[in-house]
Amino acid sequence: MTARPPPDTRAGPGLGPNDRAVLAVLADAKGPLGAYEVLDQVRHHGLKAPPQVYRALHRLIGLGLAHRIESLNAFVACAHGRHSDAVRADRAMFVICDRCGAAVELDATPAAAAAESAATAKGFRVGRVIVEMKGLCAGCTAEAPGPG
Amino acid sequence: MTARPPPDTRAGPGLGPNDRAVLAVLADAKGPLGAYEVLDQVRHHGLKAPPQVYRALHRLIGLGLAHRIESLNAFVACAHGRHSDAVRADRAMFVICDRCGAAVELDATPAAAAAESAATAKGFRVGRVIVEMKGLCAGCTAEAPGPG
DNA sequence: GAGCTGTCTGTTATCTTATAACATATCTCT
DNA sequence: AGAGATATGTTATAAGATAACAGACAGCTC
Repeated sequence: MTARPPPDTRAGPGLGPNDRAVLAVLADAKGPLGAYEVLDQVRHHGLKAPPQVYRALHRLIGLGLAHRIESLNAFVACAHGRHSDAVRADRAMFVICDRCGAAVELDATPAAAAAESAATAKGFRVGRVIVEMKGLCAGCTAEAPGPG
Repeated sequence: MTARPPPDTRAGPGLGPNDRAVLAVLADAKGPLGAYEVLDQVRHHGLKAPPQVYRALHRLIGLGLAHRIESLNAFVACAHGRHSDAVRADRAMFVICDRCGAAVELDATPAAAAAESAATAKGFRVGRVIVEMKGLCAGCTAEAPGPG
């Protein structure tokens, strides 16, 4: 196995046309999209079947250009375009508004550190850390009735 | 609506036969079970269809007797039998071994506090907090090859 | 006890999410 | 051209979840 030059994992290029179409749809979306919603939006690009979308999503996630929101079985474009030193792709955290469906990406570093600390204390070696919160965003909190 | 006496939300009673069957299966399981795996295990109790299992699961989760692991689309019995003052049911955290499939429940309070702090700083009102970690458990770390 | 109401239960059908498996194309290096 | 790797297209199916309707049963009121 000769060490091939890696096919440019930088943001824009290095992606196939399917990847770019899927990423564009995610980036345009107002909130998280299910894989089949993405599929609907990329049909005019010629994509027709779920595996095409899922493959693109898996690649984008691998490159840190998109995230999967586990509690929604849905996907979003990464808010940073691409993760750099400060924020690791596997240390993103989401707050999800139950009312308007918005998902905001925040830096999970402090929360992930606390979680990881508890896990390593038990001898666990931590890979990915998933942190997701459900509740009401600022706008919906203002509009919605509620305690205090 | 007259205020009925609530049907005893304590651990044991207050549950229907289906709930108890499902809870027993989860409690016996070595790891998280998918809803259809639970269904297979409760067929000899007469349960035949997915909605029966899902209904029981939703009730158990509502009572804090079981948890849903979002990243696995699977379910576990609560490690505490039932949550008391110290550990809120919606503040449980799981570490999931990618190798042996074990899921260990830990107190998410510190991690959840850090996460919630970041969210409330953005004006978000937090309901449920989901913290899940993927990696290798102590046993599998010992056996598996790896850095370090 | 007839009738109402609410909860739990059973059952069918369907919807959503995700992947396996296989075929085809494309690119690069030699 | 031929070999190997990567990306893509396509069909079928697995896996997860719920909608919608029907029946059973308890407690209550009149």
